Amino acid sequence: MDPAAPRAPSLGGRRAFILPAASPPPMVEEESEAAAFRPLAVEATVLDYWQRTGVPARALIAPAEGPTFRFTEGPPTANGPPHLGHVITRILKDVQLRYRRQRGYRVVSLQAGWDCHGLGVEIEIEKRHGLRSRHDIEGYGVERFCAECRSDALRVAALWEAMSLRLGYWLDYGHPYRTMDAAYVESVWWSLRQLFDRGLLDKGHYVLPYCPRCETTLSSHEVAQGYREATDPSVTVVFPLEEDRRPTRSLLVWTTTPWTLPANLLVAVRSELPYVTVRLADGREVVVAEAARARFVPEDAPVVARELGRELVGRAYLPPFDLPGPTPGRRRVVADDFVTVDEGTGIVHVAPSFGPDDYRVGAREGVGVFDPLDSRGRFTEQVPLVAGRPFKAADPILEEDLARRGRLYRSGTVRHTYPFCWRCDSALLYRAMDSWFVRTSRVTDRLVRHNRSVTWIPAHLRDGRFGNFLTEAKDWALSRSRYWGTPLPIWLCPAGHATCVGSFAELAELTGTTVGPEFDPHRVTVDRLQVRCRVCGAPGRREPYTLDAWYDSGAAPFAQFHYPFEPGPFDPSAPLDYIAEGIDQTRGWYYTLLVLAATLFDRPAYRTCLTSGHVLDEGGRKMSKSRGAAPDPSRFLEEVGADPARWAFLSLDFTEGMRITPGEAAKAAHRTVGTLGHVVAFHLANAREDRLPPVAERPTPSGVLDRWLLSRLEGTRAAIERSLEGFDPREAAAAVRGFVDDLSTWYLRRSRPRFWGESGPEARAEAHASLSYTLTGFARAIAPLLPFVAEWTYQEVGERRFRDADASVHLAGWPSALADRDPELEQAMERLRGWVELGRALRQRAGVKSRIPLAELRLFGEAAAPSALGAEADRLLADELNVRAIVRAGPGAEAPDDAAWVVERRDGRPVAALPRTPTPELLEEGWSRELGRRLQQRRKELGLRYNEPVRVVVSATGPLLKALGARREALARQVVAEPLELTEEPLPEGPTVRAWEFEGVRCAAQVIPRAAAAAPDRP
RNA sequence: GGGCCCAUAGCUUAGUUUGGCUGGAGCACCCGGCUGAUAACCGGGAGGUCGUCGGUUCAAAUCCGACUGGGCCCA
Repeated sequence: MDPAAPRAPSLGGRRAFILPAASPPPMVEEESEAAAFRPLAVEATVLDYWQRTGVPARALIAPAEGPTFRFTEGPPTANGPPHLGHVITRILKDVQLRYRRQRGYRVVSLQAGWDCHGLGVEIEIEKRHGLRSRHDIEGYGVERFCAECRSDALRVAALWEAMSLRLGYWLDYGHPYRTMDAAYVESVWWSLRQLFDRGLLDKGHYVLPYCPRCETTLSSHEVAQGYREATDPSVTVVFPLEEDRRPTRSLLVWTTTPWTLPANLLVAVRSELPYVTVRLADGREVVVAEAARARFVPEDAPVVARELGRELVGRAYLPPFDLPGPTPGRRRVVADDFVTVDEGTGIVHVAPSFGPDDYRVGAREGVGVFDPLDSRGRFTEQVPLVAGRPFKAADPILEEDLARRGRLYRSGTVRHTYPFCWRCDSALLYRAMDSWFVRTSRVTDRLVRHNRSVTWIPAHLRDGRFGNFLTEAKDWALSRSRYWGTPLPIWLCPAGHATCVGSFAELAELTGTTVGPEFDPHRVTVDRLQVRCRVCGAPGRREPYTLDAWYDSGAAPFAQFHYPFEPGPFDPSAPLDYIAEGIDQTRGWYYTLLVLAATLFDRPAYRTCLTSGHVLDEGGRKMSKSRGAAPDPSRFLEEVGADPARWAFLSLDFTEGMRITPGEAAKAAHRTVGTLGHVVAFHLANAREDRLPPVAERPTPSGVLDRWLLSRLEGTRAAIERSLEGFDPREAAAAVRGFVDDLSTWYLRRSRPRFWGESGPEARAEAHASLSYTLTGFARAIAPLLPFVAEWTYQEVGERRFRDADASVHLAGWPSALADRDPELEQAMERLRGWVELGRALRQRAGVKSRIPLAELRLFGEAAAPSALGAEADRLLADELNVRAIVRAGPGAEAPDDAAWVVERRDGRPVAALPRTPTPELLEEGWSRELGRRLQQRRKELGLRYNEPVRVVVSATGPLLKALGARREALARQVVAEPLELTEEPLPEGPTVRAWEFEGVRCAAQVIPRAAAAAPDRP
């Protein structure tokens, strides 16, 4: 492979897309069916189009010109399939990347990436073969084991890829970077050599978190991921003082880890703290810090002595277990400031091998360490009582032994947070171990300084959670005693000199071998090599460690390009412009990126960091595999669709914890995504019916509704642009929601007569042009957010027919101004809609349904003032409220007589007035409309096409009959009745007959579909 | 023990940066209307101690302090 050669992006091999299994066939059967919007069917059509024509690969090709936008995909750990919590960050990444691509940025890089190394992958393979220890793995064969790790990482990556594609997250999945690839490893080695040469990488012996199952140390940021509530023993033990002036006196010592007692080498007190000796009922005497007395001894037990901690120092005591350890015999009391009285007795048992403070104190006092556990955390023969038992399992046995010997003072349990292995869930222990460290504590100031220049979303993370963590940064324990990882490229010669190898060429040189293209830089291969010491020339052995996999991913921005071994777009001086991940990465990738950027390049790693909260389960708790309730995102996507899922997440405040279920997601999405889809479907039905061509040129309509729509469209486009320029899509989502609402519930509702041609062909053409232009423009502006619906709209409305890649909305670029804004017009429309609400409220108070026309709505004062909408304002208002006229009263005019009118007053002055009753003629028209509506309802129930003729018989009497007679022709036309018969005779009861009563008059009607042979078109 | 975030109607939430109209909206509920795109839509109703307490102010959901509850992180 020659990674420097230009290569076409691709979305991967086998199955680039997964088509929804149980959804309707992609293409609509006939044109009239397009009137329905079904998200899953639309997405199937769009996925098929993308796959057929290669749209995504085209969209991913970086333009030759154009500003650079730096991005790196945070590589998912390939040890398990994605869960719902991973969906949100992939949406957030995709939205921003689509936007930048549409704007013509050269995005560096759109490579997919997979974090292939590490314990997580190893554990999967161990489970598969029932391997329970490192010994088992070595028996199984390290080479075979690693080969399986490699193929499993690829298997899992494929699952992620499929989910991502279904979601519409476009990356170059065909050329991913993988942390296990030789080129990647070489870049990692290069970086380690840099750190080594700067003295930031060295070996130490420290107390570290250790997983007895994985048989390796962990880093503090790994431990941070595994704290959990747990129940542990809470025991108080007596340590008898030897040769004391009070012969029966004992020290009281409290611990939650009885298993560490065999390793006890010292006891620590605090010098300046007062201690008391009290006599118990049975005559024994115990020493305890005065401040802890109430918690440990009965209130009435008399105090027989008082002394300060320093007076106890140097006293000898009998250890809890008399073992032939490295320092048998006497133990003594020492003083140290780490002792507190917050929970214990103020007298602390010190086991130097099992605690950081213990280790420090033990080293100072020169007592060494005593670690009676093997690498799997089991007791060795050094403690015969519990030999062979896992450390925690020894607790009850040790406790029982103490009790038998009268050393147990009190026993119980305590609930507290305790660290567990974040990968395999075993209880961790702290123990003194050898490890290689990145000395991050020496560069804290750099980490803090560079972090200050990062734009965090949400902003509080900078100085809050993340900033705080940086100031406390501890040295990074980098090495793991494992198999499947980047081998630590450090060799020790017999004299103890360390040689760090920074490239394959150097490795060849120092080993005297050749490193060919087939070289696989993993344990089995590398462990065989002997490297000549750079200092003394003696052959050395490799330090048998692999790297913390978080180091691999932190190296991604440069290692993905095989920097510095190949030319590429990586610029050591340029941070990434944008990354987006979940909040858990503050201790993971965010941190390791920053550490490597600061130590290698002395700059921040990223300029903007968008962070999502956790996806929570229905109980509002963090989703986790262990709790079981982590929905499969692929199923979720099939259930609700990708765009609805995207919309559901984008509508939430994703910076906080998010509770989401498929049902709620679909509901949340329907309001906007569904409504938009139906508007498009409505438009298509009209356009096809009337054979109106799509409109791509900006129209210049005269009508206020159209001018208003275009102004709103541009406002929405600008809001999306502003929002995405600022990397935070929340404002964009709100703007889209508002626009779709206006489009559907005001523009379309008020424009319907025009679309039906009731206002003449010119008005229809104007409305069509406005809506056609608006929908295609809007499709381009929402393409980053809703790539499927945008594509479908763009194709369908623009009559592009899903034919070729050139026609894709995702190649159409970002729209510049779509129209001129007219804020005055938008405000006037806002006010007008206010008067509509007022008019409706008046109708309600008058008790006159909207169907029955009223003579006029009279407006006063401000409401009567001329509007920027001009004369059309009155028509909109009159139509919406079904009144014959809008009458604007002059200044200072009074409202008409209250008996015949309902009047809305504000501050005592009239605003609007409506007659209480219709005129007889208007009432009759209302009846006719009512009947028309009910007949239409019947037609709908019978499932008739809108133009299918029927025979209608209406039975009515008196004034109703007369009124209907006068309007018979219009009514017949309305309901496509051929003929419409009126009769005074009552109709017989039957399944085709419906009887109604409205406004005190009775009426019945029968609707009979005519033979199928009837004319297909409207007369 | 420490840090960060959150708390508004049964549920989801806008408003909090920069104090100021009667705290908006959606879902669900009740009443009514409308309906040849829509699981729609429109009007009205009911539902809020804006977590609690205190402070600042002419004025606090908004600013300050304490507390309670929840989430996440650290020890």
